[in-house]
Amino acid sequence: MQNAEIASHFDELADLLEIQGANPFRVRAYRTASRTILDCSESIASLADDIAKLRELPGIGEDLAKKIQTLVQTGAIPQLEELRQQIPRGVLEMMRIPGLGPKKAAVLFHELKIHSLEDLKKAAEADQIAGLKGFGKKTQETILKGMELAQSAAQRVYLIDAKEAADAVISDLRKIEGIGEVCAAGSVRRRKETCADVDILAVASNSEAAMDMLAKHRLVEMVIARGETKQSVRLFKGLQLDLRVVPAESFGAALQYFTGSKEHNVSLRRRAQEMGLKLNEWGLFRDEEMVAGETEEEVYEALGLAWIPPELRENRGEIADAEQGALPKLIELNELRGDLHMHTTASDGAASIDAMAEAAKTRGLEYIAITDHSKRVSMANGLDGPRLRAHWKEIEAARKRVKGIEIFKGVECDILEDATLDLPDDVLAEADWVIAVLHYGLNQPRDQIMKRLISAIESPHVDAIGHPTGRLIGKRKGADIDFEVFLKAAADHGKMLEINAHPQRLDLDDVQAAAAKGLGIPIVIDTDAHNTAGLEMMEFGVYQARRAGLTASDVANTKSLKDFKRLLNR
DNA sequence: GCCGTTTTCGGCCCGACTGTTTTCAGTCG
Repeated sequence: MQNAEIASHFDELADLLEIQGANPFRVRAYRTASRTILDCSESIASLADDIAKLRELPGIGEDLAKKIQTLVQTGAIPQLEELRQQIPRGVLEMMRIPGLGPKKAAVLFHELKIHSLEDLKKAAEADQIAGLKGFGKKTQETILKGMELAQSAAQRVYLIDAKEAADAVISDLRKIEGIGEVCAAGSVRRRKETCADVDILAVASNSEAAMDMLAKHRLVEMVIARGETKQSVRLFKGLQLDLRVVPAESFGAALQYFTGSKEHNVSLRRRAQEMGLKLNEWGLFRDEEMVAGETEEEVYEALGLAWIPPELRENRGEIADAEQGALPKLIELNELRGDLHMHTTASDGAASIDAMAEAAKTRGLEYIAITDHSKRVSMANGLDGPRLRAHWKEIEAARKRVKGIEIFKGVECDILEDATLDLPDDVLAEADWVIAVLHYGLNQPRDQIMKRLISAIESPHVDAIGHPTGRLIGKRKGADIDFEVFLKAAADHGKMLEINAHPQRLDLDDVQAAAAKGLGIPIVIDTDAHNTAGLEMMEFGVYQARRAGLTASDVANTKSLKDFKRLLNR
């Protein structure tokens, strides 16, 4: 059982307990546990035999450790099964309607015996809800309006889409008279791979003007709520955007506060409390006196901490590191000198070798690898041995035309379902760079997936494993990989692992890449570009690397051409 | 349900906004 599956059991348990009206701190304990499990780079299932090991995890005590053990061993948690019997699935779905939380959902369930969104709609239309205690006409209307949203399932959008919306609104806010600092906060600023909403912070002498601009913005479908300091609007795909106007002296505190994550902030506020201080979005206070607030740096400093890059603010140990001055110097986009995964018209790319090389050069890169598909990917016009050799001849010719950038003769070679490679050894031996990948049979059982990955890692011709899990965020689960075994094999055989920068892949993810770093495995960040514009996606791979705590020295394609060639040892 | 250099009980982060209320609970982030 994978960590995500274990975590989701505890999340559901928390939801159900909340509806039941359980002690909120108990509910929180379940959510914290879920989060810990999700963030853990080790397989929780493999620890499940050892209660003491489980209890070493933060937020996991005697009770939760036993529940994890029971879940792994039997596939179920009796307490959860019981709660599922008592509270129908539809009651949880009601909580997806904005404005309906656990308390109101519970009232609807108990008082009106509402079991599903369908029941709820009928009751609202029959005017049965407005009369309930704590409900009124407005709530009834909110429910009807929110119905569609709940049915279309609260969806997160890719970082690239959220960031684009944020950048558009920010640039329009900057045009307003009297506007000061403007900045994205929240998950967009933390560069999380998907975002549920967009947070924007602004300092403005005329907050009305800023609020008006947003209300009428071309991206805005409706205004959800509007107060003096805060406005919430809905954009495309149900994406919510919150604009907050704050005083200049509180900007840093507000930026810190609204950047999150929630878990990071809880830890930080607890730390403040222990120091006899109070931290909120208005500033850091000792009694009534404001100690810090204008900049984030001074807020962290007043708490005895170095400024923490937003990408690390997930409460995964960054606060302790900041205290000890042990934060990593995170990699930056301009430190990359190569891009080792891209396609051309030889397979399913849209641009020529020359065009890709020129575009990469324009972006300041010193070397690239052209890695078209191998023959198994027939849909993408994948290359067999003879075609690949001919393609490499083309690359050699292109080298003479495009000066000032090294072009490696590469290939993205499929690892076939039977654990063999898609191209013969004598062909692969002639490559400068081989990136091996899973494309097909991602649903094979773990044993076979591992056999495939290990055999690729053991091949002397393979340099790196590309987009290792094969996941597509929000669309396709990745292969079932035993990461401990996988990473150890990569480390033992000196193979590199990729962070694929495509906004829907970002594979390895942050937790996996951090684990790889821990074993000293060199990471390559590649765009997997299929046209020249695709090279622009590199930034998203860098964000994921930063979230993993990677520095330039952890990433092989920050090396100079000479040093990278030495690393390849070909 | 977790946790401990104020320890094994009694805490557990904080404020804005909304709607339904005459002082606050619920929801949200």
